[in-house]
Amino acid sequence: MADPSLTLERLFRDAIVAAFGPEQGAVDPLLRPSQFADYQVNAALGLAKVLERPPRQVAEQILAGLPLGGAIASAEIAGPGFINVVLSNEFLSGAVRDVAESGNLGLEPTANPDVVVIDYSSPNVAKEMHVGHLRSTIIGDAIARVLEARGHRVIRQNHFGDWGTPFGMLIEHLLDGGAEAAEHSVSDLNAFYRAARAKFDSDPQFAERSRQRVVLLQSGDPGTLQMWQQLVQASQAYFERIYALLGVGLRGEHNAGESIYNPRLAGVVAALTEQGLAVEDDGAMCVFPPGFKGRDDKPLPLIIRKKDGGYGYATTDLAAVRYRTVELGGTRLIYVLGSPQSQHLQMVFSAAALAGWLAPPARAEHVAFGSVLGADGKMFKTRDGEVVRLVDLLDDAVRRAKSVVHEKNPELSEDEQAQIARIVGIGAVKYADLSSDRIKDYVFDYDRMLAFEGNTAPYLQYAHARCRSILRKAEVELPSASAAHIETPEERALALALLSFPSVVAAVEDSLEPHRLCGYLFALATTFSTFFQSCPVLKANSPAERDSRLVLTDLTARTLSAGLGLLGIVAPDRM
RNA sequence: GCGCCUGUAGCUCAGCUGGAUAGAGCAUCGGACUUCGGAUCCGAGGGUCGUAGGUUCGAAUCCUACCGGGCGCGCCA
Repeated sequence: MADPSLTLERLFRDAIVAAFGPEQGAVDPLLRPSQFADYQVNAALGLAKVLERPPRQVAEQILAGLPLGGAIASAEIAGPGFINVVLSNEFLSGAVRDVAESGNLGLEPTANPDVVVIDYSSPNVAKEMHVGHLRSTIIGDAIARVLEARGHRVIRQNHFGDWGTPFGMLIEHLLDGGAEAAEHSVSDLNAFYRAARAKFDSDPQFAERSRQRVVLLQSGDPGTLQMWQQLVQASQAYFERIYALLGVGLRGEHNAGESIYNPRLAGVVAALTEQGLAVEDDGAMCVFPPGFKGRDDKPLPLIIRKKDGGYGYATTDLAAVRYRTVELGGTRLIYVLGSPQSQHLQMVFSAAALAGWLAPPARAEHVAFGSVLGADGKMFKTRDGEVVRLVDLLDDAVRRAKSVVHEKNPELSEDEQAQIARIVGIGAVKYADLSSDRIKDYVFDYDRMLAFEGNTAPYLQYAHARCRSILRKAEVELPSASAAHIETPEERALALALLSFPSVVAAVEDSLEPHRLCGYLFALATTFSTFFQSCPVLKANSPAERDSRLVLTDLTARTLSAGLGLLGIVAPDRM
């Protein structure tokens, strides 16, 4: 029980019961960080209304049942009925020692593990990855890491767009160009796709061949399947190179493209029809989940079988829900998709629930995110109005990071500079994406994300490297955790920050909002900087004080490194 | 037309699910032991929280209406 807030919550819950009886046992003490103390408890104000008594009097009664002298150094009533709580140095010191020797930074596995099935990244085969995929990939990866750290079983699903009508034209184009086109498809996917599209639009004969090819593909024609496979494999190899560059934990084993649901689609329609959930409408089979209306107040359909007998994405998405709960045993389905798909997903969830494929405790969540904007505040594009290739964007970030690293630290070897540039450049891109509330759009700006000031990855990486540097310079074995003694205000602030790491990770686990972790890490880094400024470590007044501060420095480094790690960002030892 | 998201300092963003005087970073201005990594730290100025009502001890946060921006809304994914 390293996190002081857990101890305090328990103590205050007990005190509330002691004061007002077990019927108030469920009352939340409303423990919050405070600018006036270490924490403040706000429960008295709410209780006052229920009990019809003056708030300050209620607060006094709570305090009467509170044991002093242990964790709590002081607890005082302030203002209308707030209780300001200050922890004792002994308690803080003990908590820091516990965490420092625990090896897991206070992160305990959850008592209620889920089988999490998380759908993210999901690029389209035979199409270039672009900024649109950046957010899903980065956010999904961070969330997967956080949930794993909390002890959930996490199943990653890369829901590739590897099926459907475009593959008719892509295969025909591949056939027209032969092997040369296959090579081409890997080196410049955008051009390959555009060329196929152009032919499809301008050449009716080609368009007809393409439609025939789709039929062949869906009916399982071996020759067609082989060509399709060729396209898929080339793309997957390409994506994996990007994932490696990004440091994202997606591998072949996580591939779960739309095609895997092909054999399951007919069953989905059959099941929904049998249950009476699907009805025919204008020649198509539709499910009308309640509560969704379109223009003219007409109910909105999920079209699960088109007029021509084909299946669209709604059917695939329903098959995926069914697969993830029934076959994979998922209890928490997570979809990391842009916010425009919100309504569609809600309809899918609703229909799946009606069909019994999404029943408690299983539930589904849409982790929605906004767009990446350019400096002009519009959708991020190149000067020619083209979508930005993800590789170009990442290469650019690494290149810029390299010139910064070269300028700031020229004595590092060329190899080291290159390696650090990659860590810093990629980290900057990821952190910029993760550090603001994901539902909002954000402006992509190399200069700001690579700045060493402010809430950026380089600043955090620098703070970590500085800690490591001190530990190197100490030229002694790291003192044992028992050396930790918290005394000064700066040490107290740092200790409080370090100890709240687990509760922040838990908050992200719950909200699926990585920016909370970013905000925490930034606050931790600035708190450390303040500590570092006024509390000499290597030049401390006594060996005991030095050892204590070395423990704090080491714990800060480990927390920064682990926190960044949960975001998928590497913290180098020097930079 | 209906629905979802969004509006906080000059700029970029937080605000822990209703708590005290709304906070950071850039930028601006002023400082710091002749640097345990100054790639740092301390301080100052800067706000009708889009607008108007409402709910209550208390609202940036919840409710309603309006204004401005973005995105969806039947056989594409």
